[in-house]
Amino acid sequence: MNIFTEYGTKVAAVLGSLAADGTLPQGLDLSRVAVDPPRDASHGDLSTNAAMVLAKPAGMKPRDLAALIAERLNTEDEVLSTDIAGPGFINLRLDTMVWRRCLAEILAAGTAYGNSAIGAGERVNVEFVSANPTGPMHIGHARGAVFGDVLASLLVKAGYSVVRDYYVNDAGEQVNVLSRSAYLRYREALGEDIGEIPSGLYPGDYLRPVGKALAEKYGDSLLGKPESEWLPELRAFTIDAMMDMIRADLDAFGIRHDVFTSERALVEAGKVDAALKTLSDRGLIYEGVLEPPKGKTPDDWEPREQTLFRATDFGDEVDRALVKSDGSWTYFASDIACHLDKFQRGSKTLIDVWGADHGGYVRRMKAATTAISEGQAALDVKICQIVKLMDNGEPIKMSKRAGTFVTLRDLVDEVGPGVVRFIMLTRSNDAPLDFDLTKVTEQSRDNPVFYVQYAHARCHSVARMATETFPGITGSNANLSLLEDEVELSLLRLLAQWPRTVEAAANAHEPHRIAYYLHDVAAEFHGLWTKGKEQTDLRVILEDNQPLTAARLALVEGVRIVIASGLELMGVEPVKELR
RNA sequence: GCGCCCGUAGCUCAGUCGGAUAGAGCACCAGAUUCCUAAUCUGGGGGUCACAGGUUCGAAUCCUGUCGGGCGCACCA
Repeated sequence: MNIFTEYGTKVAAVLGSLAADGTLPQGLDLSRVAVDPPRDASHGDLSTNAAMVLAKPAGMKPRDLAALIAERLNTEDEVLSTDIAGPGFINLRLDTMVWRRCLAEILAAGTAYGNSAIGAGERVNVEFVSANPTGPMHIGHARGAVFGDVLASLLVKAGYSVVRDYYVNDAGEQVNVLSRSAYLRYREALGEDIGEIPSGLYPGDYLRPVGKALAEKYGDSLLGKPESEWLPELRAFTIDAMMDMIRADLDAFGIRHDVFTSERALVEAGKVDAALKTLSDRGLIYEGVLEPPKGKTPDDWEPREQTLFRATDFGDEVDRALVKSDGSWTYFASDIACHLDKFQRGSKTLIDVWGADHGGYVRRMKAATTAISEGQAALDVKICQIVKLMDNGEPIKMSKRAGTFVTLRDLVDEVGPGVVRFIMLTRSNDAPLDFDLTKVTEQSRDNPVFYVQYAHARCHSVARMATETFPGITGSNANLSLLEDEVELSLLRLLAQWPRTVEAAANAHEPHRIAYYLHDVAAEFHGLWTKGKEQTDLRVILEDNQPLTAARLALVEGVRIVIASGLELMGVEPVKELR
């Protein structure tokens, strides 16, 4: 149970009773009423803004209304006292049993603590990674991959039914280029000296094994044939090989998608035609000529009649092209079909995770999603800013040509999937991120992964040590009422915020909040620990007091569970020991 | 030129659908270790929340404008 929503319900009940009395008008909008932890712990345990939010619609002074609400909240058994502060905050001081009750819930629930039902089983589609199947993934993909995966896990924990989707862009010109590159490697595998890879083709060595596999499959039967005879077959083969490689890389990173949607399959199944016909039937598609871009006109710009979607009807700046000059669909056209497909598979909430270079694409895709679903589906696009790869404070310059290109696989092999995952969530997606290969593996306080893992390991360590003094001792069945020191209670209050943190992060689609919360928990725990160094009666293991030792082990177990719950959510394995 | 994102301590960044005295790490200064892992902790200095207006009980947060930085800008994906 989430103590904050629990008291939110109690506050709402009080407001209901005041309305029933006629003290408050009927039908007040309570959506802005919140129950929060006060910023300053000296204000009490819980705080509500109810009186300030409702004063105006109720036609009362905030503090007068606060007094009425506080009076009724005061009759709750667990409420020790209420007071009214500042412009009309109602601060509640609770019986400390409330926090011990939370600890008992944590121990009973294990890492399922923090699970929430706010999603009510609603289906949400999260599309992420969606790297083009033309080569291995690089470090830039890592951030979006972690972000999308953890956001999906977060939504699951909050009670949503989530589909992890990967949209495979296997229909454009780029996959033809890929096929030609693979064909060259095929000739190479048959013994031909192909010399330098011509510019415009993919030069990477990763296509060599594909060439070899092609040589084994086809022998020399494709040599000397015109492109039209081998391209489609070879393209399918090469894309499969690239997707196998990408899937293997993702697997090593602990990421699994539920659905891989092929752009080509959508086109071939006629879904693009169908989607655009729907829009056309609603009068949202027309043949027209766009104005040249203002300010900076491309050199080769010339007026051209195109098939356009009325994106401006849905908040975009200009109408958008759907058909290329060669007659094939634009990427945008098939993307509309893709989003319609997600909607038809049952998701009204769609989330796309994109890189910073796609920022200019957001409006048109939102416009299209609104249009194609007739306003029933909502698309949220999360843009991940760039990752700057550093080494001990110095930027690493990456270049495909110079061979200093860092792939996702290299990164994961070098520092481990857990470290990469955690570091990627130490910033909001809106902020650029420095990823320092040296610092992220340092065992020091300025490495947040280590800092949190260390707290988790300490929890294990102390439980292990305790059994040497008291064989078989655990925190389960401990008398929790022995936990009464202020530092213990303050840690309990923080642990009780875990469900609320999960819900807030899920609502905001902001998985980085989990990382920050875990850092707070670790800091609070490290602080408590060190207090025990100086003040020996605050230690966990007290040789002359087995009951209190058991109670403190319960607290430590609570910390361990919450940290483990958070790390699990982030896809990071909690460690039991640090070496 | 237009759109989106960003601008918070010397540096890198958090900041709860607007809430009380704006926080953390790094760096700097002063301390804590016979004792559960000091790989940690405690304390200190450091702020015009880019700037100017507006909205309201209340603005770092919302709105408008200005300045600065990043990304993008007909048919690529």
